[in-house]
Amino acid sequence: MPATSRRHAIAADLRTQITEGHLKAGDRLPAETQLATQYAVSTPTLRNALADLQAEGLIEKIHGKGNFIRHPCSRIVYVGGGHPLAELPSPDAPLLVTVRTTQLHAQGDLTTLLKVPPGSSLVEYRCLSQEGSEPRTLARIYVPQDLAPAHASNDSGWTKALADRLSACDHRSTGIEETVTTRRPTPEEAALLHISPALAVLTITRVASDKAGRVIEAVRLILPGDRAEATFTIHSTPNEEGSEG
Amino acid sequence: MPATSRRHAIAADLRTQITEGHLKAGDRLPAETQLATQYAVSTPTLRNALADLQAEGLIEKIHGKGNFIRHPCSRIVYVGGGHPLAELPSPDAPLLVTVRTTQLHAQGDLTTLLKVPPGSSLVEYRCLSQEGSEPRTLARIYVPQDLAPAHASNDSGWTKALADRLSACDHRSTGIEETVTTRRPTPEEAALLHISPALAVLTITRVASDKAGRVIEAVRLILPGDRAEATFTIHSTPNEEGSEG
DNA sequence: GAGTGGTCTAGACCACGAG
DNA sequence: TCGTGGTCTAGACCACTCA
Repeated sequence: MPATSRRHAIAADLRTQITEGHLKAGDRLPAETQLATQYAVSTPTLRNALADLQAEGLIEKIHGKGNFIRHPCSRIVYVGGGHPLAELPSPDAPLLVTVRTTQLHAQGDLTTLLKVPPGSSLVEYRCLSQEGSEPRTLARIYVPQDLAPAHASNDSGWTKALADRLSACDHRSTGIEETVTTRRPTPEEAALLHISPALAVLTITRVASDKAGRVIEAVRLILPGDRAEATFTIHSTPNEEGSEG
Repeated sequence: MPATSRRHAIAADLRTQITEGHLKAGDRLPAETQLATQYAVSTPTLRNALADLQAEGLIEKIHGKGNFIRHPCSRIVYVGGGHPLAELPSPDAPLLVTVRTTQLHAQGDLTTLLKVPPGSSLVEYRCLSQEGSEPRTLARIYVPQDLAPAHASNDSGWTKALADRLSACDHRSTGIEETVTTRRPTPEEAALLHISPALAVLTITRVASDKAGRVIEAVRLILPGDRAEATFTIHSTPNEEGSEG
């Protein structure tokens, strides 16, 4: 019953060839017309099968060049729970982070997220981290204008500046709320993260507030759904549990 | 550039008609052949456009009947952080939960998840909760055989039994780890949750351990990605922060 | 220009649901 | 039986990449 359609059969065949190593990471698949004749199907059917693999993150389609086996996932682990910086495990290649700083005025979602009136001045840091040439994560950090450091974000000092500010926030914050959802990426996100528009992303929204309840930072993390996970660990201390019966 | 393809244009047109209320929830769309002539495209192109809407959770395709506008999402909120039972906000319709109890032996993922040797006796509770006739969440709860309550899971008493066991676990547990990922649903999950196979699900894996480090419960939650979110809130207590300089 | 993937057509045939 | 969606065909034409 599951293999009723040819597209599923073809996708399953290619999938096992990939996962079992008969097709290596980085390799190019035969041309779609060739694969179509090989599987004795028409090109649309063959392409539908490839679309499934693309949505699973197994292959990457590049217009004019071919279909390529994606490199096996080096998993991205977001560790929640209010750590000063959400740490990622040591990657195989050096991490490269490009930051784009933008000043903007609150509108739409941002007003409710940051609990500020529409039009408030904000600073957005868009951080795209790459492992070698592979994009890993996309983060948008929003900070009220008056809390943002007044530094020219040069490549060398941005990490330190961000870390300083974040640790300062952490010391002041009394509450951190993290929300995890999933959705399909916007075309821009798909392009930046180098993923298929059909591959869902994991979004993590992290809001930190200070003692007065003011939001001092909001982070929107966009992670490719095929290689990302978020973990939240708590060590319950029975003494603090004054809960209901 | 974004609206190059007809399928996107058609999908966008229908999307606005749905979100703006010109097409009401529960309504049936015109037949695909009719829509195809209406938009002056071939049936495959029209169907591709509908596939996009289906993957977004906006419409539901029912073979032999038609395409229907899905009811607007009543959001499912999973509250993490080790609460005895992850609570959901009050639904519009009464919640109906069906539980299927299965005894099985650990293998594959379950051995690493529960930290038990392969072949260990486990009890699986598959809980499908519905809001009226709409499926909401799918949970698989795994408990070591010797920790499972020896009750015949009848419909009336299951909730109490589960709650009792869970709260007991909570008092004993020293650690709860919750992991959130996203992926495409299995065909079974898509059928149970009544969602498109192309619509990603949010998966939450929750593992509770006792003081000795033994896993006393593992929960796999499957939530439809278009209407679910998981939140984790912490209130940092500065005294406990003995962190770096 | 040669080779590749991206989109689309105008049908055909099958499977499902309801009368 | 009829109308519906599900799958597939055998091409056509366009857009992109690279030499």
